[in-house]
Amino acid sequence: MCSTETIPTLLKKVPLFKELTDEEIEPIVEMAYPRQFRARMLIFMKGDPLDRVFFIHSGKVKIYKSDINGKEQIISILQEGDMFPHAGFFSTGNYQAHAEVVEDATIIVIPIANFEKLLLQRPDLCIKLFKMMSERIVDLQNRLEEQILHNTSEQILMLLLRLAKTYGKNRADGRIELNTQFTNRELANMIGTSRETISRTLSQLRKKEIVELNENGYFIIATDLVNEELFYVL
Amino acid sequence: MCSTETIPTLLKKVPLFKELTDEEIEPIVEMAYPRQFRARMLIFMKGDPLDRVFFIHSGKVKIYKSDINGKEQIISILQEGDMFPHAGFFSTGNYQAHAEVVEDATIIVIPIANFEKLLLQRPDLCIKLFKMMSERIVDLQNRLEEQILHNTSEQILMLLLRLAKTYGKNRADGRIELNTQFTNRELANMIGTSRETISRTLSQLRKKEIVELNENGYFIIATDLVNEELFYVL
DNA sequence: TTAAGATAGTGACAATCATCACTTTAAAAA
DNA sequence: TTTTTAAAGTGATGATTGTCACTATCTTAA
Repeated sequence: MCSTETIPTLLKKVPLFKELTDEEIEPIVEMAYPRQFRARMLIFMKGDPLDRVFFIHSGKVKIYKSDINGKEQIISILQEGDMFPHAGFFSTGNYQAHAEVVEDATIIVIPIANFEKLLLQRPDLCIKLFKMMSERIVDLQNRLEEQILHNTSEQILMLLLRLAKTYGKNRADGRIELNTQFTNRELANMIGTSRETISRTLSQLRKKEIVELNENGYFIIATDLVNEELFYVL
Repeated sequence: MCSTETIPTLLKKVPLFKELTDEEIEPIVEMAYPRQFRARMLIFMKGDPLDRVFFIHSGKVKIYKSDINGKEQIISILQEGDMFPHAGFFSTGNYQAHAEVVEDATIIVIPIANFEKLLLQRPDLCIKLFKMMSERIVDLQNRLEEQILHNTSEQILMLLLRLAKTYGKNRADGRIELNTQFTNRELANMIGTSRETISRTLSQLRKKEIVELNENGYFIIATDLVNEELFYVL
């Protein structure tokens, strides 16, 4: 377990609190406590009362829903610096999905009542939170658009591009390297298709040299071949 | 055109400002101006700089995206009291979709810079806006789940249930009356299916007596037959 | 190093749903 | 009213993609 002294350091990794001075961060430290989670642990389940806000200091967390048949929808894979949930402040409610640790994690926890009080005193944090929530809304709307206006192979390519924004890095040759490995099953569960379709589509994309697999198994995406509007490559 | 005197009255129809006193609403009146729109007019297009926030006093507005082939995704149909957009505050950006008037509308416009200034001075409005954005996030996540975990006929039933929350009214017999007419094409464009499939599925639902059409063409949904988790009726 | 378990690739087949074509019905305009 | 236009219903067909079955490959633990 981390000692209380390290909390300011932990908090400063989180974008929401990053630019704060030691003085400003002090009241937040008061209300925050760190927790260690091992892989496969559940942080909360869908339907649990929404009483705490979490900030990931290290490790990875999967936010997902599942239906009665065990079919799974991965909403997001969160990592260092990410906050969750993104909704539910100032109204008693419940978590809307399950949160499961996928890689051992150190997570800073703040009771939501304290977090709300803090927000009321700090317009700067409100602004940041508004921005974060806006980004989330825009992201969700884009994902919905992908689901509704595009066919499966387009969805897969758009998923890779979207993941690349978070987990990828731009290379000197203009292509993007997606350096976090997801299994085909995970990719499938993000867009509601089957692992077989992911497998087949990815090998098509490789034949067309839009996607490459490097020696470490990372995706290399030739973004220059991908026109976001037209997808003339498909 | 409305005269300036009526703006407070107009503003009080909007949930965000509903509970304000005359005194509190005064500075908002200063920065707001009403505009009349006729059906089929575009309020803004996707990509336009996001510089104003709109509040619907009367009429209906369709928020939608479309792809190069003309295929349309209806994001929402907004009505009296609704605000749009729901995202993009405190960051220069663009509108993410088109906004088109579908029924002649009176809309109150506030320049976003003024709106942001107002928020900074009014924690009560911040709280309300946080709640509204949270609701939007939860709604979008649910719609994404519908798209990913459910088949088309389930999606259609869930769409009707979702629309019923906004446009429907509960009847004495426990069923829900959906009293805003959408065409099959519009319903199809909300979930990314074809009008033919909507037509066929609705008649199946009618055969199973889950959905009824009353004399005015409104849907009557037998919600007691619909278990949200199981959909054993399908 | 071997064995066990997970992940990936791929063919065959079936189910679902979009599309096309056409009819019917309803609504709006002349 | 009649005419015109839009919306809805429905069968036939084909494309897409999910599912099943099996093999191959890779990973991890014994």
